[in-house]
Amino acid sequence: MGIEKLYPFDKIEPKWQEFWRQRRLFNVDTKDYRNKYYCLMMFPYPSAALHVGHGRNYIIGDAVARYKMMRGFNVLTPMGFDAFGLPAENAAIKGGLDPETSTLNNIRTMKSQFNRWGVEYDWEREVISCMPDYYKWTQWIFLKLYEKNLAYRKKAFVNWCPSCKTVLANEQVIDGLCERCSSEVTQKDLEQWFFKITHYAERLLSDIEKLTNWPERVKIMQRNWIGQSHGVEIDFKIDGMNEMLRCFTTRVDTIYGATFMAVAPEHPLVPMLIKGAKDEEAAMRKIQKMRDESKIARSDAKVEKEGIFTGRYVINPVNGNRIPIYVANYILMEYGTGAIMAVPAHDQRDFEFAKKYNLPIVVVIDDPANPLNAATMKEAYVSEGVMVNSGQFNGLLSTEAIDKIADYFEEKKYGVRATQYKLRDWLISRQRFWGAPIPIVYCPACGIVPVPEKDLPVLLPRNVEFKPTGESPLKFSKEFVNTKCPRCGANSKRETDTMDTFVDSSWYYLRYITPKLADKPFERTLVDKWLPVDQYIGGVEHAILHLLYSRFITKFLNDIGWVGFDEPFRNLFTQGMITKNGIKMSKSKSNTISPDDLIDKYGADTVRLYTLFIGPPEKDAEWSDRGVEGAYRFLGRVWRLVDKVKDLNCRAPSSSPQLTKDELALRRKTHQSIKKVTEDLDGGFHFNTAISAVMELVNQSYEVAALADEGRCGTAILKKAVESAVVLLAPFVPHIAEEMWQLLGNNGSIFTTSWPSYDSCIIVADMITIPVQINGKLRAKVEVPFDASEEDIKKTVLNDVDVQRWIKDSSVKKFIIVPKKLVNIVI
RNA sequence: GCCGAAGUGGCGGAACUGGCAUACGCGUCGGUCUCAAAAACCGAUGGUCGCAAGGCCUUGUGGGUUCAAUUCCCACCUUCGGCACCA
Repeated sequence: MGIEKLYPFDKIEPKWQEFWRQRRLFNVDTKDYRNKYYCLMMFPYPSAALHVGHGRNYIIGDAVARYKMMRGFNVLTPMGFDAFGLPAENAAIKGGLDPETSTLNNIRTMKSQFNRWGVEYDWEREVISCMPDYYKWTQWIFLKLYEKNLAYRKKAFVNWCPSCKTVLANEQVIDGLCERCSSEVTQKDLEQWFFKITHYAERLLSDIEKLTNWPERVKIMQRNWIGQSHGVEIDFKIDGMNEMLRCFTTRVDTIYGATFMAVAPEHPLVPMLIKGAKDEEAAMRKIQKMRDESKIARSDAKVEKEGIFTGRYVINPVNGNRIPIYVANYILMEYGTGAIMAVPAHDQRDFEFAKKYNLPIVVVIDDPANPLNAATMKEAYVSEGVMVNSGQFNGLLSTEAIDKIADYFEEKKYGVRATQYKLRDWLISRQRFWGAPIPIVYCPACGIVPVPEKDLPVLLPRNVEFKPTGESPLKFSKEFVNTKCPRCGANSKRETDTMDTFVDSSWYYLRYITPKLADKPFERTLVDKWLPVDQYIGGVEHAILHLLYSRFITKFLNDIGWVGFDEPFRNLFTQGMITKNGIKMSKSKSNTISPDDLIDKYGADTVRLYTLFIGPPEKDAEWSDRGVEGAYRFLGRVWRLVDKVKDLNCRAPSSSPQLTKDELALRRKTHQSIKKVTEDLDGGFHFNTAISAVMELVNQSYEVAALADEGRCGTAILKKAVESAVVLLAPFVPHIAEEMWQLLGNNGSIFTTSWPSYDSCIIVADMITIPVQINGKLRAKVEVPFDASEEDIKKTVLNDVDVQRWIKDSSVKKFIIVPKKLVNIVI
C-alpha cells in the first residue's frame, strides 16, 4: 500500500521552516514601506483542527506572498484570530472549558498546523480579537460612531434566534433560519444598539465601481444587498382628516391606475385610521394577528394576501379620485414608508389583493401588441407600454412617462423624487457573553452615557456563568453591572450586551500595521502607507457581511480623519471550496481530510502542490487522494532530476560550437516556461496552469538528460533548465525548492534570489510548423522558417504531397494565410 | 420569479484577441527491470468504421455569422450560487 519514500521530506521540511524563522524572512518592519505589498488572508475563527479545505486559503496566500517576495517586494503577511463569538462560546460550553481557555487552545493547534504546512506569517503582529488590548479599540470605534450619532439605540422588531438565544443582524438570517444553527428565527421587540450603515448606503454602492479588482459576483451581491431603487415619494391627503399618507413608488407612471392604498400593520397611523371604523375592535384584533405573525412567514410571496379596510380614503392628487385605505399583510414597515399606492393592473401583488377583495382594476399602460382588458386579465401587466387613461400623459411610452410625471409632481408639489435602499441599519447588540462589551452606562440622572475613552477597555468579567439564557450573562455579574456614572458619579448600570463579532473583524487589518500600540488603535501615517491592502484572500461566504461592514468602517474612519483612504481592499480574491464526495468538507458531514496524515505520508510540499494544482483556485474542486500521489510523484521526479544534474560539469557542447537542436529546444522551453509561470501569477492566480508549465519543462529536461548521458548534448543548458524549474516551483513547494537550490550549488534562501527573466528572442523558434486546412479541416502540416514570406509559405504548402492529394483536380478558390499560425485552402 | 456563473475524454482540467480541441495531471491498458511486488522508466489511450492506409463524428441542445467557432450572435435545456411580497 504505502508509497515508497521518494525524497527525505521529513528531514527537509522542519529544517527550512527553522531556517526561515531564524532568518526572519517573513518579519517586516512597517516603518520601511518602500516597495510594500500587503498580502492579507481573512483571519479565521479559532475552531478545532483545520482540514485540507481550510488549507487552500492559506496555501494560496503563502504562494502569493512568496512569489511577491521573489519579485522584490517588501511583503507583509500577518495573521490573527477572530476569537470572539458564538462558535467559540458554544464549543466552550460543549467542552466544559471557559471560552478563553478553549479559544487559546484552538489557536495553539491552528498555529502548529500553519507551521507544518510551511505557511509563514509575521507572527509578531498577531492580532487576537478577544484580547483586551485589541477589543479596547473595538470599543473605541463604537464610541467614535456614537459621537457622530452613527451608533444609536432603539426599540425595534429584531431577529431572534431561540436556540442561540440572541438577536441576529439581517445579514445573519438565511432563508428565515439562523446562519449558525439553522433554527427558525423569530421576531422580538427589543431595545438594541444599531450602527447607522444606511448613512453610507449610497457611497457603499457607488464606490463598488472603484473596486476594479474584485470578483464581479461579489460586487453584484453587494449591489443587490444594498438594493437601491429610484422613485417618487407622494403625499396622499387623507379624506376628512388633516393628515397625509406618504408612500413610495418606483412606478409613478401607473399613478392613474391606483385603486387603493395599502399600509403595513405596524404603520404608526393605523390606530388613527381605524378609529371609528365599523368593527373597530375586531379590526384591531385582526391587525394585531398580522403583526404577531413572524416577519419570515409574512415575507414569503406565496403566503395568501390578507387585508382589512380601514374605513378611510385618500385623494389621488392627479385625478381627485377617492381611494380606500387597507391594512395589508404584504406591506413591510421596514421598506419605503410602510405604505403603498396599489395599482392592481400593473403589480402582481396588488392584482391578487384586488381580486380577493373585489377592488377595481384600471389599466393605464397598454400592451401595444396585445391590448389589455381589465375584466379578463389573469395577471398584472408589469412590462412597459403606452400610457392610457392617464389624462395629459396618454400616448406616451410608460418609460418616458416616469420622468415626465415625476417632473410634474415636483412642480405641483404632489411629491418629490426619492431613493430607497433595502439595506437596513446594522444591529450589533448580542445577548451573549463572549464578545466585546458595549461601552455604555445607564445613569438614572444623565441617561445613556458613553464610557470615556480613558476608561477603556470595559473588561469582560471573569467567573461568569456564561450559558445562554436569553438575557446577557453579564447581567448576572454584579461587579460588572454596577458602576458609577462617568458624568455625575451616581450609581449606574452598565450595558450588558456585547457586540456582534463582525464589529471586531471590520477593522483588524488596520491593527496589523502597528499591533502593539497602547494609546491608539493604529498609527495613521503608517496605515496610510500600507493600505489599502494589496491582496485580500478569503472565502466567498464573506461576500456581503464582513466585506460590507469593513468597507463601512473604513469609510467612517476616513470621514473622521483617522485614515486617508475610503476602501480597505484594493484586490480581492475569493477561493472556491474543496469538496469531498461532491459536498463541502466539514466535520458535521464527516468528510474531512486531515492535512496532518498527508504531511506525515508525503510531506507538506506535496499537499501544497496538489492543492494548487487541483484546479482554478476560484472554483470549487473535488479532493482526490490519487491526485495527491501524482503531485508526490512529480516532486520525486524533480528531486531525481536535480540529483542527476547537480554534479555535471557545465561543459559547453563538446563537438561543435553550435548548440544542438535539442539544446536549442530546451533553452526555448526554459524561457517559455518562465514567461508562462510569470504571466499566470501576475495575470491572476493561475497556479494550476503555472504548475503544468513547469511539469512540461521537467519532462523535456529529462529527455535532454538522457541524451547528455550518451554524450550527445552539452549540460550547461540542461542545468539552467533544471535550475529554472526549481526557482519557478519555489512559491508552491518552498521546502524542497530551498533544498534543491542548495544542492545545485547556491547559497542563501531561494526567496531572496530574484525571479528569473526571459528573453523573447529565444522564445521564438527558427522553424515553425504550420497547420494546413482544406475547407476548414486539418489535412497537413508544413515546416517553414519562422520569418518565411507568404509567397514562400504558399509555395511550400502547394508542394506538400498531402495537400496535393486533397486538391487533386479541384480548383483553389481561396488561399488564406494567417502569418505564423495557419493556412486554409478553400477548394 | 429576478440577477449571476458554469456545462469540453473514464476523472480534475487546458486552449492567446475567432486560427492545430482535449496541454498538464489522474486513471486504465501494454511493455522494461524484478524470483515477485512496490517504486521507477518506456509506449498507447475522445468516439466510431476499417486488416490497413485512412475516413467520418465530437466542446450541454438546436439554429446563425465566418474561409475557420469551445470562443461571437439568437433560442432552448441542465447544474450551481445570490436575492426574493423591497412597492
